[in-house]
Amino acid sequence: MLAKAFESATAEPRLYQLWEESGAFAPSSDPAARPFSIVIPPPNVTGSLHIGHALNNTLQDVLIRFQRMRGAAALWLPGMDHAGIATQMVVERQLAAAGNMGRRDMGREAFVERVWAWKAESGGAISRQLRRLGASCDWSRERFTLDEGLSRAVRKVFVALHREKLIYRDKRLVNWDPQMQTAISDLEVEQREINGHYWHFAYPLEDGSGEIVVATTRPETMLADTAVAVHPGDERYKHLIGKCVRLPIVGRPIPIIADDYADPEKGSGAVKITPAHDFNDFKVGQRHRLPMINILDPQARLNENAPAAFRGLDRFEARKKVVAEFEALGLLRGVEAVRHAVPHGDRSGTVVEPYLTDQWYVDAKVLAAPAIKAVEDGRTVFEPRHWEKTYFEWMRNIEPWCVSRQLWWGHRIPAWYGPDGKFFVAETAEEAARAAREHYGRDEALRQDEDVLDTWFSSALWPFSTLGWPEKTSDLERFYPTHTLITGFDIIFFWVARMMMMGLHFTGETPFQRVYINALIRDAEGAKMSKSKGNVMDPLELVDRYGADALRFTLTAMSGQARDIRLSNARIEGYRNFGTKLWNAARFCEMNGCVIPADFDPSAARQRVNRWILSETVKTAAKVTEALEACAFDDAAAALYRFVWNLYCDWYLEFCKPVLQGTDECLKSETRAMAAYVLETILKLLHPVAPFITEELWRETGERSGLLISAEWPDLPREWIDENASDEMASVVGAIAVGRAVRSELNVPLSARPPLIVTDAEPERAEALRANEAVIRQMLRVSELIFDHEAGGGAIPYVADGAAFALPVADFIDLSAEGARLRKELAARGDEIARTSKKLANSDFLSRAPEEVVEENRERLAEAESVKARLEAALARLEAIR
RNA sequence: GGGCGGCUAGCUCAGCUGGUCAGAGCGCCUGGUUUACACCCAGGAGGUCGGGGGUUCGAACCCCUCGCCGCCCACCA
Repeated sequence: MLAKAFESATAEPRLYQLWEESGAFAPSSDPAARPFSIVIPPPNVTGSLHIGHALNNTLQDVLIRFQRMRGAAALWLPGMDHAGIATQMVVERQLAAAGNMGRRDMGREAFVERVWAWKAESGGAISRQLRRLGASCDWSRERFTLDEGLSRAVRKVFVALHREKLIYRDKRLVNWDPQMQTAISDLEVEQREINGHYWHFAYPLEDGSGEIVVATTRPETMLADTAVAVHPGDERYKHLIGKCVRLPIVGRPIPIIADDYADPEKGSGAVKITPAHDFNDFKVGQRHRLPMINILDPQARLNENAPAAFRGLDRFEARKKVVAEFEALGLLRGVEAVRHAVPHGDRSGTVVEPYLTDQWYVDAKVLAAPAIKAVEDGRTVFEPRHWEKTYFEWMRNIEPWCVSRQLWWGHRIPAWYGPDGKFFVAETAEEAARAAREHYGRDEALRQDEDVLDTWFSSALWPFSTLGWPEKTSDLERFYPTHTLITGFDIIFFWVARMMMMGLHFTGETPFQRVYINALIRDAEGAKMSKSKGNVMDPLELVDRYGADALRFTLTAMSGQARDIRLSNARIEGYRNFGTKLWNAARFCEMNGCVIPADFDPSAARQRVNRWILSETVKTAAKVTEALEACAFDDAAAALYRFVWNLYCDWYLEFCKPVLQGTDECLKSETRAMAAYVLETILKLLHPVAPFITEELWRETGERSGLLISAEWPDLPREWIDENASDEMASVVGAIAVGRAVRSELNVPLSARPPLIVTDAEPERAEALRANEAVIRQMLRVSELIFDHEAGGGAIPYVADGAAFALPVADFIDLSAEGARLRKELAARGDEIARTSKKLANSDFLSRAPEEVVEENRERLAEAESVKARLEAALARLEAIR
C-alpha cells in the first residue's frame, strides 16, 4: 500500500543511488544506438549551486533523460571549471581572513598547493548538489579543466595556434586590474555609472603667448601627457599646431598636434593625449609616434616616471593632488559634476586601468570567420533564433583576445624564455629546451612564462577536450560533435563563441548542432543575481521544502523564452501539489487493483471511455515528444500537467469509479488494465521532468523488471486515436460540467436528485450518454436519465457539446436567480449572434475569407440562434410560472 | 549612440507562422468531510491584451509611432 504522500526527503537520495548503481547514467554501449551528447557548462569548482544552475541543469537533465528513454546512447558529460580569477580570489580572501600572509609572500608553489587543497575540500560540493537535483550525468566521465588530459589539450592548442601565428605576444594597452594585478579581457570589464567630475585645466603655451584648455575625468593621467591634440580644421587652434605647451606640474614641453580624433564640438576642442593610459590616446600616440610614458605601477600607484612628490601615491590620491596643484597654480579653469561610465573588473569590482604591458593574444578575427559561417549556414542553430544576431554582432566586430593572466591558478603558458628574452613555445619543457639548444647552439637555462591562461581558453576546448582530444578516443569519435548545448545568454561571448572558434579550428566540425539559450533568473528588480549583491536564492532550500521534482517542474514550466524568470514559492508549491495529485491517482489505482495484464492490448479496448482516454493519451504523448524535441520545455510541462490533472484525474478516474464499484467483471478488468496502462504511460512521459516521484511510483505500482530511467519512451501509434469516442465522451463531460454549473448557479441543494432529461442528442451521443448513465448520476447527482424531447414546465434547459439537456429542478430553486441566469446567458448569445451575423453580412468577408472559416461562422451562428431560441422559451415559461 | 527583450485578469505568466485566443496557476468569493487526494472537490467574479495610427473581410498576434521597464554592446577627452 502506498503511503499517504511521496516523501521526497527520504526517497530522493535512495532513488538517485539506485540509478547511479544501475549504470543508467552511462550511455548505452549498443553500437547501433544513436548518439546524443551534451556537455555541461562547467560550474566553478569552488562554487555552489544557485538557482541559475538549477534551471540550466534541470533542462539538460530533461533532455538527456528524454533521449535516453528514446533509445539514444545518451551522454551528459559533467565537469568543473578551475575558474582562475574567481577561485584565486576566494583563496586569497581566506588567507587574508585567517591572518595568513598573502600569496606573493608565500610564493607560487605554496599558494597553488593551497588552492588545490581548497579544491579538494570544497570541489565536490556542486556535484553533490547536482545529484540532489537529480542530474543524470555520467559521473564516470567527469572532467576538470586542470586535469592532465585537458591541460595537455590546452598546451597543444596553444602551441599549434602559435605556430600558425594565431597566437602572438604583443605590447599594448590592456585592461589592468590593480587589485588582482593582472590583465583581463574586454569581456571581463563592466562599465559602471559613477558620480565624477570634469576638471578643466589650462596648459600654458611654451612661448607665453597664451594657454590651451583641456578637460579630463582622470586628472592624474596628465602627468603622463605627451601631446595636446586639436582638430586639423579647427580655426581656433590652427595657428597653434606645431607649437608646444609646457605641461604644468611636470614642466615638460609637449607638442600641439593635429588629429581628427579631437572633436571641435566637445569641450574646448582641444584634448590632452596620454598614450600609455587611454585606449584612444594610445592610437593617437601611435599615429604621431608620441612617447608613451607609464606612470603607474601594477597596483596603480604612481611610479618613478611621475614627479617626485607623486611617487608612491595611490592613483586616487594623486588625482586629488593634481587638482590641488592646478588650483594652486591658478590653472584650474572649472569643475563640473558629471555622471559617467567607469570601467571596473567584473570579479574584483575595482576600477580598471588601461595599462601598457606585454601579453599573449589570440587572433580572434581569423578564428571567427568559420565560426560565423557555421551559424550562417545553419550547421549550428541557436534556439531561440534571435540570439544569433547577438552572436553575429560580436563575432563580426571581434577584437584580439588577450589570453594571458598574471595569476597563479590556471594553465601556465607553455613558453620558455632564454637569457636574451627570446622565447620558445612548446608543449613541454624538454621540447622547449631542444628548440633552445638548436637556436643557441648550446644548452641555456630557460625560464617558463610566469603567466597563466585565461580560464575561458580551456573552456573553449571543453566539448572536445573532455572527450579525449587530442587522442582519437572512441568517445570523441562517437559523441563529437555534441548535440545540444544548454547555457545562459550571459556567456554567449565568453564561452559559446569561443567554443565555436576552437572547435571548428581544431576538429573541423562545429562543436554542437544546437545552442539552446535558457532564460536568466533575476531578482525582483530585474537585476542579475550575484553573490556580491546578496540577492541569490538557494535552490537546495527549495528542494528541502518542496522536493526536487517540484522545483524541476516549476523551472521547466517557467522556462519560456524571451523573459526573465522570477520564482515564487506559490508556484513551486503548486507543482508539489501536482506531484501529490499524481501520487494519489496511483493510490487509487492500487486500491482498485489496477495492473496491466501481460497480454494487454490497449487498442483492443471496447468501452468508449477507455478508447477515449487512450486517444487522449496518444495525443498527449505526441505533444510532449514534439515539444521536448524542439526544446519547448514549458509546452511539454503544460501538456502533462493538464492531461494528468484535468483529464486523467478529474474525468477518467471519476468515470472509472462506477465501473470499478460495479459487478461487471468484464468491464472491470478492461478498465483496471486501461487505468494502469495510462498511469504507466504518464509515469514515462513525466519522468524527464519529475524523475524521482515517477521512479518511485514505477517501483511501487507493478512488477517491473527494470528502472523507469531506462524504460522505453512511449511512441504510441496514431491509429489508436478514436475521434468518435472523443466526440461522444465530450457530450458526457459536457452534460456533467454544464449541468453542475447550472445547479451551482441556481443553488440547487446537493441533496436534490432530479432526473436529467436529454432533449436532443445525435444517436451516437445519446448512446454514449446511456452507456455512462451511472457516471452521470453520480457526478451530476441526478436520479436517472430520461430521453424525451419534451422537458416539461419546471425544467431548466442547457446545451453542451452538441446535445441538449434539461434539469427539472423548479421545486428547489430560486426563480429569480434562474431568471438572471437565463438573461445573462441570453445576452452572451445575443452578442455572439450579433458579432457573427455582422461578419456573415459582410460581402468582403464572404468573398475573401477561406470557405472553411465562413462555414465555421455559419455553423456558429446557427448554433447560437438555436440556443437562443431555447433560452427564450425557457424564460417565457419561467415568467408564466411566476 | 547601436541593438535586443518586455508591457495580456490583484500577482506570476501561456497565447508559434493573423479567423472559438481572451487563457493557466496562485490569490479572491460561494458551496462541499460517502473510503485516491483539504497539498482536495464543485462553481464563480475579474482583463477595451501599454497609448495612438495603419494594413486586412478580420489583429493580443503584421507595419508605423509614442510611452514606460529591463538587458547587451560601444562611447562620452
